[in-house]
Amino acid sequence: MFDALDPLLHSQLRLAVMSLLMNFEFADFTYLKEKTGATAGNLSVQIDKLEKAGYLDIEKTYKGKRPLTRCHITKSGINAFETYVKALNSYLKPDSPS
Amino acid sequence: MFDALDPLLHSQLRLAVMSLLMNFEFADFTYLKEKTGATAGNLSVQIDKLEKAGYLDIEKTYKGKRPLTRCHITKSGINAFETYVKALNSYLKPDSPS
DNA sequence: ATAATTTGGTTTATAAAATAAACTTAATTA
DNA sequence: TAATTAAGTTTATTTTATAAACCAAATTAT
Repeated sequence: MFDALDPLLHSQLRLAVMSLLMNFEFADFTYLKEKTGATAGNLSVQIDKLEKAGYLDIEKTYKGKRPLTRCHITKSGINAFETYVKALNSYLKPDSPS
Repeated sequence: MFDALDPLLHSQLRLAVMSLLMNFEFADFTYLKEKTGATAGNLSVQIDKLEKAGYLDIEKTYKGKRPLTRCHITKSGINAFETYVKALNSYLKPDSPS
């Protein structure tokens, strides 16, 4: 009846991050922070979780002398996002009684 | 960019309950339990939260001699569900970069 | 008759999550 | 050289989600 919702994606901030990465493939920490409106701390924690799940890669480099954290979605992340969207539809489109 | 997601609805079990109630208007506790696969305890807690938010009414009666808990969605609940679905779409349909 | 099981829940305890606050390090500006 | 800003990370706190334990009454088995 209802598909399970991947708990890693069923989180407002992590979903927003993944949604952005579905668009761009690459996004910097500060860009994600601006677009999502998250605090830096929260964003840091949540992208770490997504990385540990293998949904995105975090690349730490430098922009000139300042640190630059760049994220990009993985194949597995794309797959998870698409699966999550499908699962969600079982909740959003209530259909005929069984 | 991203609309806020009503935290009361952004929960797998509560969303499933509301989704069912969007179909039926009325549903018994045991029916919701079967359809969602939730434990009784969890379901009890979650429908209480939905009731406190005014998203559904809980009517406690009897079916013969056994207790019968019947839920039905309120106007406010329908509205919240629809608003939630719209908000979610801002996450699910990644569109053109700003 | 009474003991065990089932039904239909509620209450309580625990584990996990989300989030913000505090902190760090280095660069820049006053 | 002192203060501020940038770019994060770590830690602490508050909520949540969830299951486990419990309860009362009805039903079934012995």
